[in-house]
Amino acid sequence: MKIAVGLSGGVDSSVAALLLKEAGHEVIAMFMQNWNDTTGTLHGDCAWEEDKSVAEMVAKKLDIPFHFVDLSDVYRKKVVDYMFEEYKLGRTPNPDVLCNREIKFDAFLKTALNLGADYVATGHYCRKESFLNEKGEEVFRILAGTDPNKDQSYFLCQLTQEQLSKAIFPIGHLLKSEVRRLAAKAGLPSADKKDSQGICFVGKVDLPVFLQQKLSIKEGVVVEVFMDFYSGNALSKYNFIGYDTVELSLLDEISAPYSYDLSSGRVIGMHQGAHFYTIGQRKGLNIGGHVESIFVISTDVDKNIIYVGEGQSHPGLYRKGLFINENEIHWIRPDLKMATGEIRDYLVRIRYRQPLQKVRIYKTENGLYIVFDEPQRGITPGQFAVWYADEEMLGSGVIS
RNA sequence: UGACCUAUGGUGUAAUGGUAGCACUUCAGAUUUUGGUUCUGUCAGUCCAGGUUCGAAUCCUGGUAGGUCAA
Repeated sequence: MKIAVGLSGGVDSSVAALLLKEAGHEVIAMFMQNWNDTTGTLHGDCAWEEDKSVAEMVAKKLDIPFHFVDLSDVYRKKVVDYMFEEYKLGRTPNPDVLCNREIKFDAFLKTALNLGADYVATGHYCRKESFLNEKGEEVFRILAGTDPNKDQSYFLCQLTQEQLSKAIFPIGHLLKSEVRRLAAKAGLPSADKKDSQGICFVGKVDLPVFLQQKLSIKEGVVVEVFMDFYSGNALSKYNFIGYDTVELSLLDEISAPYSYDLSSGRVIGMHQGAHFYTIGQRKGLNIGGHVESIFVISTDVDKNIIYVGEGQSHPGLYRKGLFINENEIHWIRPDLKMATGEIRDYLVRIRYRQPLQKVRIYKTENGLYIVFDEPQRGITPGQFAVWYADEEMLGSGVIS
């Protein structure tokens, strides 16, 4: 079996290659270059060149062939342009989810297959399993990584059965500490390399600066919304009921964001563009003088207004439910797809590393309503809600 | 134009005449393969000019600025 490993120069993909090699597979290393523009990036201009040389050293150490592929064009088109577009619309994208769907398990996968590989392996912390259905077809499952602290299944929430059929995750059953130890034991040059952070392949960026390449600065007002806005507000009362006591007729109301306007509060400052901010954000507002920090509770890119509230427990920060449009629902397990009218209890996370939350999901003809048992902080349009049954990731969708 | 009140880091506020402190913000680190969150650390101040006092943010005089009430 010939397996192409996406070797990034980090410790995880290095150990993935190591394990496959030790298992006796024919392994080839492939290093992707996806980004070479350092505009707006913080520290380290040409980080990828160093990563490449580490990856090359790892390949040499493991005695496997090393290939270099440049996917910058497709990355820019499928990931970076999507980012700009989403921010422009006032949503908060997740580039790394797209990077996996469009690059690692699409453009890169195809390149690998063209090089004669049967499978593609990555250093993600998640596990793949499969079983045969009654028709004798193989159905693939993604399970959370065994290391509870590193589970990266979330970033793979948009993969298809087709993509999964070609994927291998060699380190999903290991703890990070074990991966480090294996790397050290094998003498891999990446053993002590620091974990990567920030946008995958781009790195840590000063986001407002990065976005200013395409989005212009536009001064607008910051409006503080106070507690009294919520008293008597129908929405806030749902926060105190469990997910299993919701009436179907209330789903729309529960899952819709609060809507604010200038009369909802008081202008307390100015900002440089509503599209540079996201819900739940605390830093970068430049407004002091409050007893507690103020957080963004809503943005309006059309009117260019940012709404904020004081304190971690501000009601505007919490919502009981969310909605996913019919055309933005993705099932990793199409065989488990919900029919209109169906109701199921699952576990959901709305961001990477968030503990799974108890929910009840309602499928209607318009889309999917997710009602949480506990109100959730910072439900943000554009981000992905991902549903699980125990350890298995079943599907995902873009929050409206 | 008459009377009164107030003036402390970028912001909001503490300090019986005795080392100007806290919170927020900013910035920097740590955590995090998205945004964001969280944690730690840091910078920064007594409106101006005189006076009283061993010693003034504090008391006195004048100035400046803002506010309130009278008109």
